[in-house]
Amino acid sequence: MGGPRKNPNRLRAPSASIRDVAQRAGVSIATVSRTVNGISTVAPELAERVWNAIREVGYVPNTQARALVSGRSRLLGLVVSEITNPFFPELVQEFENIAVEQGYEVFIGSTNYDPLRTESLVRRMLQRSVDGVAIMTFGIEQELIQKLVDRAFPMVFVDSGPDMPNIRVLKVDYGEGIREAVQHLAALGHRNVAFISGPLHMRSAVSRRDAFLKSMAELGLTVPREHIVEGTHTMEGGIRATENLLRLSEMPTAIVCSNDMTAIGVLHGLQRTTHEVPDDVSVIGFDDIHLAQFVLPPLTTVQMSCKLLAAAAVQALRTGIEPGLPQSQQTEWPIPTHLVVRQSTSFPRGSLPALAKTRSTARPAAAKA
Amino acid sequence: MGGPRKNPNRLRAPSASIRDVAQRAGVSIATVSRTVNGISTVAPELAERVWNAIREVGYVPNTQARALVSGRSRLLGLVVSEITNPFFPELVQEFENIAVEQGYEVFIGSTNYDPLRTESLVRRMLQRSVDGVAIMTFGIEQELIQKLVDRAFPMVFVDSGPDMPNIRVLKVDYGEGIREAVQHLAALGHRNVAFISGPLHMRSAVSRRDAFLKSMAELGLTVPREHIVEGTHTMEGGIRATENLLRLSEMPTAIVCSNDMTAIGVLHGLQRTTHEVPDDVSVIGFDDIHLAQFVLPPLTTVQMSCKLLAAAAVQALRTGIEPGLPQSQQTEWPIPTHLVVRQSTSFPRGSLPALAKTRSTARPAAAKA
DNA sequence: CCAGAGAGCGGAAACGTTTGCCGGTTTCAC
DNA sequence: GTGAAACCGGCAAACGTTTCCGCTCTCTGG
Repeated sequence: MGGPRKNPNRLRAPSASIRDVAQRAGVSIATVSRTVNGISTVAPELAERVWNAIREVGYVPNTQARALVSGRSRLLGLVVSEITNPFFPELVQEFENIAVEQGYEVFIGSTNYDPLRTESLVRRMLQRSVDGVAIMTFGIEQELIQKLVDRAFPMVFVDSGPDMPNIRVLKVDYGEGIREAVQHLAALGHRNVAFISGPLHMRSAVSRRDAFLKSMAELGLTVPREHIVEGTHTMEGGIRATENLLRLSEMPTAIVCSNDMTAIGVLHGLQRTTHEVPDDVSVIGFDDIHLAQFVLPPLTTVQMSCKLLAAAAVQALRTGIEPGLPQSQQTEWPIPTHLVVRQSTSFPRGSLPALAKTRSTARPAAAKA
Repeated sequence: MGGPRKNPNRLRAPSASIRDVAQRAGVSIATVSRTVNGISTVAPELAERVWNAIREVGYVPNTQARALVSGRSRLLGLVVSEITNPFFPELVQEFENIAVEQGYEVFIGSTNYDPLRTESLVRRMLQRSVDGVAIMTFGIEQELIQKLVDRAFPMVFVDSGPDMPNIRVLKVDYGEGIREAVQHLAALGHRNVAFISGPLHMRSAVSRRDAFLKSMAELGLTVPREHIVEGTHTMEGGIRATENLLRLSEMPTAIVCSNDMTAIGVLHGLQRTTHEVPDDVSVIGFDDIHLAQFVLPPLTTVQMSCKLLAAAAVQALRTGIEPGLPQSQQTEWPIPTHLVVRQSTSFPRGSLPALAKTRSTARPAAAKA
C-alpha cells in the first residue's frame, strides 16, 4: 500500500504514480515505463497486465518528470506576429491539430511587432524548454537567433530566415499563385491592374509585390508607379489605399492585394463610393482566410494553405528534434499557392457587355503558363 | 569545474544549473534556490554574490524541475470555443498579457464545439498539470467537470458554470449594456426593434436575448415573435437572418444582434439589398471586437471588455491556486457591459428628417435608466 | 559569564520519471 | 548435455529543483 507522502505542503493530492502501477501489476517501475513508451522488449502478457493496472489506478504519466529526465518537453513554440489578425488563428488552429496528432503540445505567443515583446516571448519559450520553435513572423532580433543557432536549437522560419545552418525555412511560392491571379485577370481582358502591397519592411510583402510585377511583365503589361500603393495588411489600409486609387485620373480595372484583409478593405472602400465589385472593378486577395468566402461578393483570392504551412512547419521541426527521422537534411520546404476563383473578379468595365451578362456561368478558369 | 554530464544521449548541451551557480558563488545550492525565490533569510552580500554568479554563468531555472518538486507548474489553461472567431483572439491576447505579468504561462486550446475535442483538450491540460483552467466556452461534459471539482481543481467559468462549490464564475452583466442599447434606440425614436440571437443552446445566447426582451418590456415596447430570429454568432448567420427579416411585411427600423460578427453580417445583408445603415435601419452589435470600429459604418455596439474579462479570470484562478491571496472566498466576479455609440445607429427612417440631416453632430448619448 | 534564542547557511531527501547496466531465464545449435 | 546467444526485467543512477532539518554563529538578557 503506497505509504503516506512525505511532502505535506503540496497543493492537491497527487494522482497515481508509476510506482502505484508497478506495485499493482507486480512489476518494477522500469517495466511500467517501458510499457508506456512502447518499448518492444516487454513480454505481451506482462504489458497487458501493466495496461490493466494503469487503467485501474488511473495512472497519468507526469509530464514534468518525463521532461526533466529525458531532456525533451514535447512542446513546440509557435511565434506569430499578431493573433488578432484573422489569418493567424487559422494557422494556429492547424498547427495545434497537427502537433497534437504527433504527440506535441503548442506554446503560442504573438509578438505584436514589438521586438522587446518578441525577445521576452522567446525567452519564456526557452524557459519552458520547448523542443523547437516555429517563427511565423518577422523582425526578430538577429542576436537572439544567433544564440539559438549556436545551441543547435531547432527553428523554422517562414519565407526567409537568416541564412544560417541548422535553420529550416518554409519557402512560400508566391510567384505561382500570383502568376495565376494575374493571368486570370489578363484572360478576362484586364490591362490596367493595380497592386496594394503590405508594409514594405516585411520581406514577405516585398516578395508578393515583386511576384506581381514579374507576372505582369511576363505578359508585357506595364504598371505605372501610382498603381503600386503601400498598404498595411489591414482593412483600414485597404480602405485608405482604395481612396488613393480612386483619386487617380486613370483608375485601374482590377486590384490585386497583398492579403485578404486588405482586399476586404478595398471591397468596403469601393462599396462606399458606389463602385460595384466585380462589375466596375475586379478584386483579388491573398491568403484565403475563412472570411474571404463570406464577404460580398465572395473574394477571388490566392490561397496559401494554412494546413500545408502548419504541417510543413511541424514536420520540419520534428526533423530537427527527433534524430532518426527521414528528411532531416532538408532545409527548404516548399509551400505552393494557388488561385481560388470566386465572384470578385469579372471582365473589365465596359468590355464584352454581352458576355458580361452571363458572367456567372461563363467563369474562365485560371490560365496556366 | 562542473564535471562531464553522465547522460550522453540528451539532445542539446544543458544550460547552467543551480549547481554551477552554487559553485561559482561558493555557496550551497540551497542558498541559490533561496536567493532566486527571494526568501529573506539570505544575507544581503551573499545574495549579491549569488546574483552575480547567476549572471556570469547565465543561469536560467529549469521550469520542469521546479514544477516537479513544488507541484505547481505556473501554467494556466484557457479553453475557448473557437479561436477563429475574432472575439477570442482578443481575449486570448489579454489573458496572456495578464497571466504573464503575474508570472504564469498560458496553455490555450479551442474546442470547436466538439465535446470529444473538449474532453481531450482538458485531459491534455491536466497532463501538463496546469494549475487551473478558465473555461470560456460551453457544452463541456458534466462528468469531466465533476472529476475536477472533486479534486478541488481551480476552475473559472464565464457566465454560468455548474452550480458547484470551489468553482468561480465571471458573471457578465448583459442586462446593463443591452438596456443601454435598447434605451439608446428608444431615445432615437425606434419602436420596432428586432433581435438576432446566437444559437439558443448556448446559455449566454439565451441570456442576451432575455436581457433584450426585458429591456424592451421595461419601456412598454412589444416584440412580435417574428422579430426574434436565431442566428449562429457568425457573419453567415447574420446575413441569413437579415434576409428573413427583409421578407417580413413590417420591417423593423433597428436590429440588435447577439454579437458583432452577426451585426457585421447584417450590415452586409442590408448593403446587398441597398438598404442604408443607419439611414434606413439602425444596427447594434455586441462584444465590441476590434473589427467593429473598421466596418462601414463603424458599428454601435455593447462592449464587453476583454481586458476586464481576462483580468477577472486570471485573478479568480489565482485565488484558487495561491492560498494566501485575498478574495479567496469570492465565487462570483461581476463583469460590466456598456454601450459604445458609433455610426450604425440613427433616427428611424422617415422620422425627424430635419434632425436626421444633422445626425452626425446631434448624436444622443446612451440613456440611463 | 553563561544559557537560550534566533539568524544564516549547508546537507540531504524528495519529486516522478527514463535508461544504462546487469543478472537471470529461456532457446537453440552443436 | 553444454555453451552461447537472445531475450526480459529489475536495480539504481541520474535529471534540477525545493525545502526540512540541523549545525554554527552571534546576540541578548539575566
